[in-house]
Amino acid sequence: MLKPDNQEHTAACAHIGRMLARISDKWTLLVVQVLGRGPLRFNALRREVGEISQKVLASTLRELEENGFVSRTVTPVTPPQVEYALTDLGRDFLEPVRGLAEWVVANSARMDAARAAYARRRGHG
Amino acid sequence: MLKPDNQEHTAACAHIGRMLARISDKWTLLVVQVLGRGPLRFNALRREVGEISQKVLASTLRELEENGFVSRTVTPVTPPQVEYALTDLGRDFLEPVRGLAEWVVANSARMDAARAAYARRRGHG
DNA sequence: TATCTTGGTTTCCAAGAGGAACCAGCTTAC
DNA sequence: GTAAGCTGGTTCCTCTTGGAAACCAAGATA
Repeated sequence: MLKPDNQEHTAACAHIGRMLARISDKWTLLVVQVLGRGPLRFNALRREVGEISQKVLASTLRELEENGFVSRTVTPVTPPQVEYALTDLGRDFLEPVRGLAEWVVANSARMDAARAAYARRRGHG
Repeated sequence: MLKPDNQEHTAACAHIGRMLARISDKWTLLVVQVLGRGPLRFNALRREVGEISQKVLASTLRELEENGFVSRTVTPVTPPQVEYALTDLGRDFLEPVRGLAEWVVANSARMDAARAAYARRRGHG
């Protein structure tokens, strides 16, 4: 049994944890970031994202739709046309995501250096 | 074959993607966020993070160490004592991660509302 | 002697991710 | 007229990953 203070603290952290877990799987952040450049159709999005499989892109998009980050607009022409775009919530979310992406771009050299140093330590450790 | 412009563009995105993928698994961001409050030993960290298994926490920490975000300090006493702490790089990384966490805290109501709306649409759709 | 501690690793099983094939509904090519 | 191809998926199968639980060393404690 935890003290009330700790309980509150832990509950808040668990909440952050759940939300963070909901958005930080392998592809979600990347998809949000790509859609931040503009709406895209399924296969165009897939090409932009890179090596994602259809199945995983579909489920990632469904989850993003469920969380209210992206909208899915079907135009019943032939061939079918399904456009994915960020919602207001998704665009707001883009701000911290871009912060993350920019940090990654700015610091990838440091990350690579750290990996190299680790490999050296491990290599002749 | 892509045009040079696109190739450059795609290469940069792939790079962001790789880096983003490296840090955005289920637990990494959360562990970084928790360690941002101060160094912790393995089991203390595990209790703070919540429902993570030992195996996954161990591998998450190894990867964070590999990327240069956390340091691992072993004190050879008995029982063994292993302290994990953010490095300079990890502390720098904390800034965008906190941005994300704060956004999540500030907008969790909107996320929940979107989920509820989606469930309603699906419920009697 | 038996048990508890710490920080893991190993084992086993279920869940998830990925590749490939398939599908519908229409268009184009041969 | 029939075969192939486009779209946006779904289904099937496999392989990797995640999680629970057991095990481990090396001492402290009872």
